[in-house]
Formats: sequence, structure tokens, C-alpha cells
Amino acid sequence: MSSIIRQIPLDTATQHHAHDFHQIVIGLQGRAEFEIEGLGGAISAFSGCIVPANHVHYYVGQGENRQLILDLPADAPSLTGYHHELSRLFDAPRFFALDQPLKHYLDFLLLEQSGCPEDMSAAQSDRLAATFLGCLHARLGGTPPQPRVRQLDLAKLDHFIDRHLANPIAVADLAAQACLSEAHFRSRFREQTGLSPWQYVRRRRLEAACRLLEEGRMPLSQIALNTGFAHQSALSHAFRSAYGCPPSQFRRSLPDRPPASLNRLDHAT
DNA sequence: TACGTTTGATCGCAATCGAG
DNA sequence: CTCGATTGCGATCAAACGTA
Repeated sequence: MSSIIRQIPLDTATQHHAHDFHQIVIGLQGRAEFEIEGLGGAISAFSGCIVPANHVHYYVGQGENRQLILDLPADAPSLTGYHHELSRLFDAPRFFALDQPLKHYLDFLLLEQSGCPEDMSAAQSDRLAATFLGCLHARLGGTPPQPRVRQLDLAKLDHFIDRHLANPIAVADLAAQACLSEAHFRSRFREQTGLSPWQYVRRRRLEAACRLLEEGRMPLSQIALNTGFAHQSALSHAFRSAYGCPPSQFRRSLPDRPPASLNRLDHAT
């Protein structure tokens, strides 16, 4: 089989899949995020990632974006015979940035492709791909670094939670924000925060409820709705289990002193 | 990663309390 | 009495966990 070179925008909703051919993704315009079996990173113009065959990868485009995709079957001429060494590039997923000469080569490749990409022969695609892979291999070397597990972007998750505080937030929603599967996200999240995603969201809700209690005389029923509790009783239950006193008692104690257990939010369950 | 099981939080309702 | 808030309880279901 031959290599295929194409340009596409990536969906702005998180997608995931795996395929039986290797792939190289290079950013041309805008930004995208990838998570390839635990290795995550962002792609912008002139940077890219290597996706080995049969590796499940999550990806999401951000706004208007365009990516150059090289689909490379293991038996493509650009990875076999004289070029067999280049297949080492796909031993593990990795991210890379193009240096100046490779940027020029990419410009050349795009020019070759421009006009009528369908007219580009398979042989021409293979030649262009082989040259690119050869240059990339020379720069990255054959032995990829040990995959480094990316830290979750908690600021981004906080922002997402705060924007959707009044609505139900499922772990799947947060996992999608992090471009991870739900199970992978759960374990990574607990490693990093010591809390389950659900506990973390509830803590944010209670913190928001505290702020509203401090700010004025908004009825508890309204505070419950604004902070994502389905019912005033749900807020009362959660508040009491976290702080040891009901919301109204907390409000009465203001501004003199917060509940003694205000700093025990981490123990909220 | 998928799947089955267990756990425990939430929901929704009703009863009750307390302040005005 | 009214209204806002608290508490209790059973049903439900999502999250967590264990295993393959």
C-alpha cells in the first residue's frame, strides 16, 4: 500500500480511534490537542505528532484549524526496503517541532500538493513522505524518549467546571476536556489531586455555594440551583457533611468566623 | 480497556422546626 | 399562618472498584 497525504480540519469535539497504519499529523493552521495512549500534547503550526499504528488516540481541534496528515501503512514504500529504518520512528508516540529547513520542505510539499491533490500519484506521495520521514528521523533519532505522562491541566478543568457549575457535570465531560478515556482520566485525576473527579466537582460546588452565602441573602433554594445541586435538600446534606453545619448556620456565623471545619473540604465525600 | 459488582451520594418527597 | 430551612427515608443510579 502507498502513503496518503491529505489536509483536513479536526473536529472541535473530542474524537478517538485507532487504525492499523502509522500516521503523522502536522499543524498547518490553528491548534489541536492529542493524547496518544497516555502521551498528550498540543499541535500548532509547524509542530506535530507521531501516531504509531493501533495506538488509540484522542484528538480535538480548537476553533478553525487545518492539519496535514500522512497516512503510512507499515508496508508503504517509504517504510520498507531501502527506507526500512524509518519505521523506527513509529516505535512509540511522540511530539516534535519542525526546524527551519523542514518548514521549507513542508512548504514545498504543500506546493506540490496544491492545485489538485487528487492528481498526485501514489509514487509521488511515497517519495515526498519518504524524504520527510528521512529528515525527521535524522533529527529525532531512532530511540524515542520515554513517554512522559502529561499533567492534567487543572486550571482548564476548573474553568470548565465553573462555566457549567449550574448544570450536571459527568466525569465523561471532564475526561473529554482532558482528551482522555474516562477510566484513564479517573486514575490520573486521583493521582494528581487526591480526589475523585466527582469529589472535586462537589468541592467546587460547595465553594461556590459558600461564596453566594457570603455575598448576600439569596435563598438557599436559589443557591442550590445556581451551584448545580438539584434540590435545596441536596445542598443542605452536602454542606453539612462537608462543614459540619447547615448552610443557614454558616450564613448566621458570618462575618465573625467561618465554620471550624471550613478547611476540611478535602474530606468531603 | 471492558465489564460486572459494590458502594454510597443524590433525588424527591414529606414531616418538622422556627422566625416573623 | 406562611415561608424558608432542616432532617429523615427509601429508591435510584452514577461512581468507584476489582478482575480479566
